[in-house]
Amino acid sequence: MAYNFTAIEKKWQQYWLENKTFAALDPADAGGMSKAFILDMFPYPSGSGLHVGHPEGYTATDIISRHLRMKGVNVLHPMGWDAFGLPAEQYAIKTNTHPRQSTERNIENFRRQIQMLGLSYDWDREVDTTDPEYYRWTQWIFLQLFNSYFDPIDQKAKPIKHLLQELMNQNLVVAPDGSVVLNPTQEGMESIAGEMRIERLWRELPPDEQRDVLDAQRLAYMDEVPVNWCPGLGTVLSNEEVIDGKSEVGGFAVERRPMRQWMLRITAYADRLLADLDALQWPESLKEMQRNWIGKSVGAEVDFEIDGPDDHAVTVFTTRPDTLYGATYMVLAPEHPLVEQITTPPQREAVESYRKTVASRSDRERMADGKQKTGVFTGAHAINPVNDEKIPVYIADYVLMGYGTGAIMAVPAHDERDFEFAKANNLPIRPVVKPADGSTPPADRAFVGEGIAINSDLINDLPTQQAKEKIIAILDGESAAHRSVQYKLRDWLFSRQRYWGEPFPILLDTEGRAVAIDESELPLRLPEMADFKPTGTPEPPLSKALDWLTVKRDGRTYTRETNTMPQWAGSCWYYLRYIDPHNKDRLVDREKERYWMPVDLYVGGVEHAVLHLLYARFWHKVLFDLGHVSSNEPFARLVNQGLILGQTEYHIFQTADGSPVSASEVRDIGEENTGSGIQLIALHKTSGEKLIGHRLEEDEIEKSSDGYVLRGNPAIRVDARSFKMSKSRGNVVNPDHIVRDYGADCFRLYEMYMGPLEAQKPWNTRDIVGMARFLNSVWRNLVGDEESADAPSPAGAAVRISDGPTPDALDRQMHRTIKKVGEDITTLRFNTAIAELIKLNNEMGKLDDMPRELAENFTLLLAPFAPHIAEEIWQRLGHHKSLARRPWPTFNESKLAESTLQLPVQVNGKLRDKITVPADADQQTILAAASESEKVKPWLTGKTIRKQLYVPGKLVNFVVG
RNA sequence: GCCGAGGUGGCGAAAUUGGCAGACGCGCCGGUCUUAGGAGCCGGUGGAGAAAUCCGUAGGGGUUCAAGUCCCCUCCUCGGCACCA
Repeated sequence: MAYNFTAIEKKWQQYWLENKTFAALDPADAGGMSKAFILDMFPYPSGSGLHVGHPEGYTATDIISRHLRMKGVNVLHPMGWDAFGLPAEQYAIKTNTHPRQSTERNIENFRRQIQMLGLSYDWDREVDTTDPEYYRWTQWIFLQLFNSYFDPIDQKAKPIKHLLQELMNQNLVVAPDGSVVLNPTQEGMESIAGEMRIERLWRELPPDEQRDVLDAQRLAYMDEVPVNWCPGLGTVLSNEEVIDGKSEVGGFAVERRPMRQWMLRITAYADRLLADLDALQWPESLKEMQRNWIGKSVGAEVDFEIDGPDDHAVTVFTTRPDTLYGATYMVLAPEHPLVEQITTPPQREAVESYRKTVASRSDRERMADGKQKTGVFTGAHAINPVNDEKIPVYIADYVLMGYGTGAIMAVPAHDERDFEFAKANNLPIRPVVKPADGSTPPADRAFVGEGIAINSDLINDLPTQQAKEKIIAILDGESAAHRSVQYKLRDWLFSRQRYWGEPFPILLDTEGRAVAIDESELPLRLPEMADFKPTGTPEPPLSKALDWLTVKRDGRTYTRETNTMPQWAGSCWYYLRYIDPHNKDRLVDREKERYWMPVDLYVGGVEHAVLHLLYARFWHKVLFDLGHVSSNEPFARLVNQGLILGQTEYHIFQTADGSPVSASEVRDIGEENTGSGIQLIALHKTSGEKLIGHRLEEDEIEKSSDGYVLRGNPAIRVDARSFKMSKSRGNVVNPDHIVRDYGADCFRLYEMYMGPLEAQKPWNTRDIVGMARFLNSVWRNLVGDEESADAPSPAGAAVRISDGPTPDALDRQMHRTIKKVGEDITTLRFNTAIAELIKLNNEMGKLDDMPRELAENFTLLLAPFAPHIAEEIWQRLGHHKSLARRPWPTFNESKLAESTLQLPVQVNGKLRDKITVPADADQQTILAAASESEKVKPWLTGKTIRKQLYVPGKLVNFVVG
């Protein structure tokens, strides 16, 4: 009979909650215990509830946490809700409820679902990003950003007051473009006689300009920038939230338009965000994604004079200054400000019309064109500083205003894009680098590799690296070039035109300049609004909260900032709040922060690689610079759990007239959303005809030598694959149903047994029964065959426990299992740990009565994986308290090995027999026994034994010839 | 195109430093118990072959007494980036 998991699981979940079994100790109470901060990426509580992907990571960290507690570690394992933001708000609008109501309801549901899994969270530390007591600190951190600037010399954030001081005491001055620079006269670089000082001293600036200069230096600043406006969502999005020109949430179209928005100066941290990745224990692929996103390129900026009476010059950025002699033309981004001034009258019309065309095209259209390079001649010529050659200046949309200087020198011989443009416009292609190995590069494309400089006068015969150095040095001497580093990373667009987010703690004066509200006024609460829907224009919904909007202060009138913060704000620092969730005075107590940080293990999905994880690292570094936290990086070790896919599906492809096409004749398989659902589509490999996929049942297919084929028609290969779970595909598995049918312990075991945590793997409900059988067998072996756990049996009464010794072989297996399970938990290999427990249980089932030591150790080993049944058995073994902090079993080194060895015997590397020898037999004995084996002998007779190998404990191999 | 990860039975997957390929689970086959089994228990299960034996870790080559594991080439799948100069 199956054990009653429903009753047992409810009983222990209640026990854990009531007894606060998993409360983490504050450092003052922890004594000499070591600590572990085990963190899950907290979910946003969507309306559709938990999904089987969530519990995968949660169960993994739960096993780790339970194991560590049993090892005497003080474990901080919290859970909370990332409840602001678009998904929650979209759901609220769709269901026509106030986001607060739907958020509360969704949180209730998520909490219920998470608690039904028996996860060992310290629920007294639950955080909710939409709680004013939480977001007051999100706003507080924003004020820190607003009141700080980045000091480029020390490479760190400092209070803006410090900058003001440096300006007032004239260490710093204001450059003509409004930027702040070192005072040249303070640097010992007295200005040359007769040359006018172009920088201005702070006191020379009018008050309004002083404010503008200071505001432009803040880590949180307002700027008019081209943003990703998403009409479908009624808000702007950050670069990180736009995938292939569409919004990550909802997949709506995104257009570029200039808007005045809050920006966070993450670019100042680009170098540190990049450099500090190296020391982190994160998956290499994820670090690589962050590196790519930051996109550091080292090169040079080179000035090209424009030929003509005016004094124009264009600065280009290049990573290959060694190819300067190969520059045969120049390209400016169509939006480049100099285009206007250098275009010659005859070309004006063509240039204007091209600029218009470009402006009207979306990024998506530009991308769709792929390699088709377009552009027009401006009529102007630039002078190459290395050889005074005049080269034509073009504008083309393959050069982006947002990267580098918005202008390039084009070297078609050594750059693919320049090559294509040159081909299309009949421009000269001049090779200036030859391959170092003497080979001839193909003529039909650019040679982009490094090599040896040729046709390059001053740098001829130099290898690429040296050529770069030398040419920069020469041009630097003439003030025509300097070393330069560029990043792909852009500043973080931080405004959203939505209701459900943190309000900015900012007032705007009549000129639109920002004034921070005082810390004592935090939290600035979201106004209650009946109509919180987007306005459909860039005007945020908060602009409709008229009695909230206007503030009078010191006789002046201010307007509140009506944008709200993006979803990522609350999740940038939530891990810190768990440490000290109820602190009214600080975001986190200093001593507690020092004790718990950094996070020892952080588990979550890879989808946050360049969003949450980059943003959170940035905020953490700012807080670190300003002295609010003690660690430079928040997450020491990070693991991505693999996606759980839906059950494997089989499809047959058909042409429009219904005839089947073998999957081997098909290319470009993709998905298409027809109104009625998602359909698999593909193209015919040879004809290019569009094919439609049709779902097949398992009894319609059969396995052939290579892959699945249509039953009865083996010529037709069938496509077999697993898809991401999604509502529109209808392959979502609801954890509620699995827990109802099999119990939480079984569900947890199945999720961990599917495969390695980090691998992507298909769900298969049919496989769950294996774990159910295992748990039932454990129950039978340790408790007995009674009907159920309903009747409160006296502790110990039903258990078939003996005080006799464990049989030797089983005792040894137990010690090996203790070792293996402990190691596997530490290395996150839960699947093999469970396999080991199953093996031990299978052996235990053969016993007539159960030795107590074995029973207890097994129960403790099982506990992190299946905690409810383990607690119940533990109690029935006669214990009165939870096993949550019982010592983890230890193994005895001397018990790990068997007393006899079974050794394979090979002849010329092929297995011929296995012999059994005492574990302590010496080499001579073993080789003798091996050569005596009846199965081995025939392979040796008549041959000379050239070599006898014995790998201790592993195998014997005779090499004969 | 570039970067990263991967390819092992019918399926999910195991396999320290190169050392018995396929642990463990599902499924399947046979047996047993049963009024019954979608429960339990016992046994079998990579392929071919009556057997001896041979063949097997995407494909091809190499190193080695010995290769899933190391080296070279090719193919395929998944993920990320994608005019970033």
